[in-house]
Amino acid sequence: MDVVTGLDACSTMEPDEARVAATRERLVTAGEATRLADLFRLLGDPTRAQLLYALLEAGELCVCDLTETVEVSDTAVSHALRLLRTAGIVASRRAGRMIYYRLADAHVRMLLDLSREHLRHEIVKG
Amino acid sequence: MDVVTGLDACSTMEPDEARVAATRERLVTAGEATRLADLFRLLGDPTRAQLLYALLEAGELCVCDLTETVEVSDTAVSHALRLLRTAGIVASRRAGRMIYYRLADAHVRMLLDLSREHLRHEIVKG
DNA sequence: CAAACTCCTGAACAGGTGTTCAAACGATAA
DNA sequence: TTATCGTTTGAACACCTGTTCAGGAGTTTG
Repeated sequence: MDVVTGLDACSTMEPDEARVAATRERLVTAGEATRLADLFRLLGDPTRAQLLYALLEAGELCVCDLTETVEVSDTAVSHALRLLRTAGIVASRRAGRMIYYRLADAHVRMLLDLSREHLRHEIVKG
Repeated sequence: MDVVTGLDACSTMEPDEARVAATRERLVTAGEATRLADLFRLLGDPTRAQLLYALLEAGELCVCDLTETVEVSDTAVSHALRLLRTAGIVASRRAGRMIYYRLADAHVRMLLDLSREHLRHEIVKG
């Protein structure tokens, strides 16, 4: 649409048009941005975040352990885990009648670690 | 609440209780998890993600440039930028009658970069 | 001054999201 | 087999969220 034909608004400025055009090439596409937003949105819930950080520390936990760690019902935990599992963020393993969950991706591990660092530095800055 | 008194559910298993307790100490608190989720939720919207990645590449852009880059109304962009500005993720600078936005935090820059890498590796893996 | 331009704000509406509830699945134990 | 445990599922509900719309700041130009 406008990504190709555009450049009609802001017609009073020429110096920045080149920069906008150059940015578009290196830019993530709308589709990529949507998928990135999907990833972030999955981490953007208190329950899911707590689950993920619990798994980051413990390595592997069953649902009942996770339900104890986070303060929500087992049903809510299960729903949360389903979203994370479908997205490939966590993986599960059955042992008897319990199911153990773990983080499935090294990048996500780094992401969680980096974000926690960001938060704690922010607090220092006040 | 249960974080202190708990340990009553899952009473049939003793071996994992120690691990759960140990995890709780190193774990992010519920408050930290909420703040981390707040951060992720802010990145978890296609419009805001596109804006942030545009700023990641361009360094600094005014609202009209951002409106051109992303395919939404200037009003939606303004609303999105307000959330990001309030959270300290972007910073603004006035020059004449336009306002230039930029990423305000190095950690967020790394976060965006790492996430983009994650996505592109995921695609490779299929 | 008024007009044009860039950007912001508030209210309102449609759509998505997380929780709870009731029920059911698969696996072990009696 | 039946009972119980651990976990999952689907529907229903209240809640939050992002967009649009109409209007208004603040700034430069005529």
